[in-house]
Amino acid sequence: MELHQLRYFCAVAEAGSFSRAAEQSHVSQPSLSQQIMKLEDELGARLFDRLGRSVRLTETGQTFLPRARAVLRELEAARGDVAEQKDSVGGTVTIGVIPTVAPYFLPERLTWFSRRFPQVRLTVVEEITPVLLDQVRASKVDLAILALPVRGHEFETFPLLSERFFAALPAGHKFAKRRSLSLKDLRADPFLLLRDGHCFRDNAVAACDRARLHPQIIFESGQFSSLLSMVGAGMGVSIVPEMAIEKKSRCRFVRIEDAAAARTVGAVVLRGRSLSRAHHAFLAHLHDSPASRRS
Amino acid sequence: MELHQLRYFCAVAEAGSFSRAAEQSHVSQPSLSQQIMKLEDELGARLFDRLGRSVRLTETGQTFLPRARAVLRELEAARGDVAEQKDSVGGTVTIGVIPTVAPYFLPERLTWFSRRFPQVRLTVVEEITPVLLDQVRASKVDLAILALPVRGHEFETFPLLSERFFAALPAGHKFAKRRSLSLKDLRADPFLLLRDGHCFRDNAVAACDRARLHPQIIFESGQFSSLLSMVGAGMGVSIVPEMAIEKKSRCRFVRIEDAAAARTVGAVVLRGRSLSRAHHAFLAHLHDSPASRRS
DNA sequence: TACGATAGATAGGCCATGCCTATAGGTCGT
DNA sequence: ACGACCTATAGGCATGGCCTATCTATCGTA
Repeated sequence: MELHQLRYFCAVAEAGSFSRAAEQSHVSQPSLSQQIMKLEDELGARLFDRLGRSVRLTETGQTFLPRARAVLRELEAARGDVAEQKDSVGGTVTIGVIPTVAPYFLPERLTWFSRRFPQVRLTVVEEITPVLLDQVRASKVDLAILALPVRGHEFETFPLLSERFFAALPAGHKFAKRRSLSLKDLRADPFLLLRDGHCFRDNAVAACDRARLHPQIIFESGQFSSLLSMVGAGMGVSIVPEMAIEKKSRCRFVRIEDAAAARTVGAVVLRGRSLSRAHHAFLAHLHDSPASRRS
Repeated sequence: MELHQLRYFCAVAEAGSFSRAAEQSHVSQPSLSQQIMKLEDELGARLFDRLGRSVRLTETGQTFLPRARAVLRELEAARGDVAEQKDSVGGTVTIGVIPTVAPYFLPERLTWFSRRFPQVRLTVVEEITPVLLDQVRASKVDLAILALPVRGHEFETFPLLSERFFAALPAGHKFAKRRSLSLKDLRADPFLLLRDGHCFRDNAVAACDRARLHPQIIFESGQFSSLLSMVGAGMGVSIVPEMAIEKKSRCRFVRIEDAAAARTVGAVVLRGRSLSRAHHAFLAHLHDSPASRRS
């Protein structure tokens, strides 16, 4: 049973004649007759009564007609669905983001994007890098925002912004008024750092390693705001990325000169995945959105 | 877009692999790949993400999958419908019957058939012969029961029974006790006959013509029972077919010897029409039903 | 890092089958 | 009885689906 057979069948049923149906279907009458006969053979039942002058549906044909139409209708619905989806920016975009980026980078971009494309449903998950990468691999998240670089050439990356690290110092710290400092300068200070697992902790530790600094870590937390309030209370110093600077906190922020004291935040997608228009739009907006001009 | 493409698409979606889908679909992997690609081309959208190890539906593919399945499901439903109808005696049979046969011949046969095939819905229309033949031509009635022969070789006829005509005489008529008579014997009697249009009137008049009898018609009616009660009242004589004899009436019925005083009742269908099993069953039962043994 | 294994894409040839034209057979109307 | 119309049949052509062989890329393993 083939689709063109169903189309021919419906055409004959509507036209009441093989010849006219053939004409309307843009095939020759014999071709159409053949296909109808083939269909009848396969079904094991006649669909039309060929009465000299006119052609009429048999009882079987009458029950078959609505079903054949249903098949063709479903087919058009399928085609239409795809076509519609193709030129509309809609659907769902699931974004993964690491905790050290999420609260600073995303909110304004999300609202900006949502205002621009209200038909797109946004979902955000906040996880540490290895979890996010697994979810990208499994297509559970479409796009992850995290610190570059990432290992594995199954990923495609798009750098979004680079930022330097800043030392967070208590107000009375001796370097609190400096415009910048070197990590070595903090050799004597106790450190407050993010908990293990956060990539920014690794970034910070790596930068210290480069500076031959082996900080004494007296406090670990999962979020910068905890660290900063402890620093503000004078417990020690910390390192934060530029986007995590809280002007209103009791800390002073001084730029760290070391070359390694910087990170690049970027988007990661699974290489080879086809991205919907919504995905592309979101990626583009990560660059374009007015919020990004702030950095 | 072709059905096998949809089948392949669903197979890949289920198997999660082109190779396995090809195996399950009993085609080679390149053939299947080709068809999927062709489908994607036609839709203008990728349906699968080919990621080295595995194959996953794109967003478009995900919306297309249920629609493709719906098409195939509808197709199976269509096929099943026809198959089911093929080996079941069901549906509707519409019977046409002339008034001079309807009340005598049909009732017992209808109930007998309905008891035997309760799934078949019977519809009966009572009309005079030319109307019935038109309706057979238009397939408004599937089968007509009327007096043979009929003109037109677009019809196929099945004789059911032959019956002789009887004279209906008042109880005191001089031939009332005879076993039989000739139409000529009624030369002096006033006649009561069916109204024009009824084929039995034509039968009766034709028989009279043959007998060189030109009866004086003093009453016409659309039904035998009216004629018979008038005859019973002594108004004149009438002619009725055997099946219309009412034993309980005040008339006497005497067989008419004339060769032309007989009719054949039969079934008529449109030549070339395919008859359902229900049609065939009904036709067969017109011969077989116990009621027919009465004649 | 290199290798074999696995999976999908590509190339090229074969053959089924759908389409065509021409024509036959049958019915209808004149 | 003839011409007009409609469907079925016959025979040839070509599109296109399927095949095998091969290529390429990725993955797991040595």
